[in-house]
Amino acid sequence: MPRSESRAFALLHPSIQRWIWKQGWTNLRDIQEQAVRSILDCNRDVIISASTAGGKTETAFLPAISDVLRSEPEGISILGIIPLKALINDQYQRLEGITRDAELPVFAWHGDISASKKSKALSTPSSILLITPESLEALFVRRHPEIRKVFRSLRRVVVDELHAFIGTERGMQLQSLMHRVDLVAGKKIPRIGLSATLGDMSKATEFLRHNNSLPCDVIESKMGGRELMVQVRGYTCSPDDQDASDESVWQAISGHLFKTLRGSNNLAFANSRQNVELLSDKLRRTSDLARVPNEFFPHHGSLSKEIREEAEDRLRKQSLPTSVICTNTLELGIDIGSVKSVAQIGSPPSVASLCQRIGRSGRQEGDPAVLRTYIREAEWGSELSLAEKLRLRTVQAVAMIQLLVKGWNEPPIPNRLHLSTFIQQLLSSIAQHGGLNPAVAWENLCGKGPFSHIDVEMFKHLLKVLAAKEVLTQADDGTLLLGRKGERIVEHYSFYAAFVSPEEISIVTDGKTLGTLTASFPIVPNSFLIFAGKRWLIKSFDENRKLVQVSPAEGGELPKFDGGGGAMIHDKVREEMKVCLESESFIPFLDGQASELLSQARAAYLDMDLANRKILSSGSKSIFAIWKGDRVCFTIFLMLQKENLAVDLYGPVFTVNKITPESLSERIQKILSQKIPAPIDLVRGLENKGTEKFDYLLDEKLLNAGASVGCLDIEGAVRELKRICG
DNA sequence: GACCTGCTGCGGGTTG
Repeated sequence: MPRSESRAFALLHPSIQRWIWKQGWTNLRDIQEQAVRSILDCNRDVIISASTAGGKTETAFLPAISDVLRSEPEGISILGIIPLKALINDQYQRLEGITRDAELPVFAWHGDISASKKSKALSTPSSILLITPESLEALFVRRHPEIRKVFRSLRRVVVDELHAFIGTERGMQLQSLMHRVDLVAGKKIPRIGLSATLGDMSKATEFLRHNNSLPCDVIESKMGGRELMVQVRGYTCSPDDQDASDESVWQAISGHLFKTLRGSNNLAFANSRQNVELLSDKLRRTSDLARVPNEFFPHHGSLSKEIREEAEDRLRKQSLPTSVICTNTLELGIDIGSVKSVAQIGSPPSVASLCQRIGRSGRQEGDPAVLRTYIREAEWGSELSLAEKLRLRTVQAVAMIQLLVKGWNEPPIPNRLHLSTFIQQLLSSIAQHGGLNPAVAWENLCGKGPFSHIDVEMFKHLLKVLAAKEVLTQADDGTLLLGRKGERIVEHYSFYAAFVSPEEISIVTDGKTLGTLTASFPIVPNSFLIFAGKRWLIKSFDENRKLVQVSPAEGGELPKFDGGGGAMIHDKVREEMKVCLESESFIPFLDGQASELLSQARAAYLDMDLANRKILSSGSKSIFAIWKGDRVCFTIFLMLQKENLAVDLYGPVFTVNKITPESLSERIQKILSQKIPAPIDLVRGLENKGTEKFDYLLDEKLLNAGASVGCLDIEGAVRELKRICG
C-alpha cells in the first residue's frame, strides 16, 4: 500500500514519519497499522504478539513516541521494562536511531551502567528509560524521595518479551512493580506488552494488567504460511553397555551435526549445559582431526559474557560459517541474524519453546524453517521397562511437532501464591515509604494489587511470622517498619532480584575469565576439565577468592552443573502422545531409525493392550500409564503415596511395588470412595517445599499453602483414577 | 532426566 493511502501513517508525528521515510519502508506492516490506532488511543493496554523479533519494537515505540512528542512530559515519558541487559543495549541503539532527530533522549539503565549516567537519566525531562525489573526495584528502594517526580508525567509502560515473565517469580515481581508505578503516578498508565505468540492470549492480557481494569487490544501477526521442514532422527544404544555405547551414540549425533551444519550458520539446542559442553568438545575435536577450522561454539549461562558475545558476533556478522550449541540462552530476542537450520538434541521442553526455537531459522523471505530433532533411546530388548518400550522420548517429540503444526502451544501456567516475591514486595514497599500502615500495605499489594490471592487472614499470619523473625516490627501506632533482620535484607544489593543464584567459582586462564561453575562441583588440582568447548588442566584453586586457574590441555572431563527444575509437560502433549501411539498413520518426518522406534512403541502399546487393560502386572509390581500432564501425574503420585503405596513415577508411567493389579485397583477404589483430600493435605509430608528466594522466612503452614496452589490438579487426578479402575 | 535472568554504594587507585 502506498504510504499516502495509509491512515495509520498519517496519524504519526511528522518526525516519526520522516524516520520511516528515511528507512525506505514502502508501507507499514499489518501489525504496525493496527498498533498505531490502539496505542494512540491512550485509554487502553495493547499486546503485540508476533513469532519473530522483526519489527515488534518499532511497532510499539513509533506510535508511543509520536504520542510523547505531542505532549510535554517533565520526567520519564516512556518506561521500557526489559528482561536482559543485552536486550536493553540492543533496544537502546535502535531507539536512539529513531529519536535522534526528534531530540527525545533515551537512557539505558542496568547494573553495568555508571551511577553518573543514571543520575542524568533522572534529571533529563521527557526521556525514554529502558530498565531491568531489578533496577526498577532498586529505584523504588534507593531513590524514593525523587520517585514521584520521576514518574509524574509518565505516559506509557512497555514490557519486552512478556511471555518470558508469565508464570514466574520474576513475572510476579514485574506485575507488582507495574502496579507500584501506577500508584506513584497516581493513575493507570497504559501498558504495551511485546510477546511471542502464546497459546492463549487471554492469559497474557490478564498478566499485563492483573485486574483487567483497562481494555486490552491484542494485535497478532499471522505466521505468514512459512514453510517448515522437519526431521526426527532416532539413535539407539545398548542398555548393557551403557557407558561405551552412550559414547558411540553421541559420536553418531555429533558426526551428523558435523556433516550437515558445517559451512553455514545454525543453532543446536542441547537442553543442558553439560550436553552443550559434550557436543562442542566432540565437534571441535572432529574438526581438528579433519584438519579443518572449527565452526562450532558453545553458548550457555555459565560461560562468560565475552565468550558468549564472541559466538553471537560471529553469528550476526555472517563472515565465517558458525554453528552455536546452546541451551535456551539463545531462545530470547538477542539479535543473531538468521540461521539456516535449528537442531534440537532430545525432545524439547515444551511446544512453546520449540516454537520460539524454530522461529530462529529461515528468517529471510522465502526461506523455509528447518528443524532436525535427534532422539536417543535404548536398543530393543526384553529387559526394557515399560517406559523404555513405549519410546516416550520419540513419541513426545512427534507429539510436540504435531501440536506445533496444528498451531497449538502451552498457555502460561496458572498463578501460584508467590509468597517469596510477596515478602520482597512488602519489604520493598515499606522501605520505599519509610514505614507503612498494614491496612494500606494490604490494599496496595493485595486488595487492588496483583497479590489478590492473598487474603487478609493469610496476610496477618504472614506479618506475625515475619515479626517473630525480626524481619518486621511495628511502631506504637501500628505502622509496619523493617526489623533488624529486615533492614539487613533490604540493604544488601542482592535484595532486588526475585530469584537466588548459587555461589559460583570463576574459571580463569591467562587472566581471562571463561565462565563459572557452581561451588558444589568438586575442584581437584591437576585433574582435567572440559569447559567453554575446550580442554583444560586445573592448575590451582583459590578457595577464598573462589577462583580456579586452568591451562590448555589434551585430557578432559565434563563438568556438572547444578540444575533447576525440569519443564512441566502439559495435558495436551500427553493426550497427543496417546493419539500417536494408538494410531497407525504414517509419520512422514521420521528417519528410518525413528520410524522403527515408533513402530516398536505402537506394537508394545498394542501388545500390552494399554488402551483397554488399565493396570498391568510385571513380576511383583503393578504398572499403569496416565496420558495427562505432569500436574495430574504428580497429584496421583501424592494421593497413592498418602495411602502408603510404594509408588514410583517416571514421566507418565507409574510403578507400584509389591501389589497385584487387582488389589491396586481395589485400593484406588477405596481412595475414591473416601473424602477426596484437599491439596494442602497432600503436600503436608513433602520435603523441599521452600525453593524460592525468601521462602526460608515462611513457617510450615505458609509453605504448605504455597505448595498446594498451582502445582496440583485434584479434579484431573480423580477423573484419571476413575478411568483406571473403570 | 534438568534453563535462565539480575544487583548498590563506597572506597581506593589511576588518568587528564
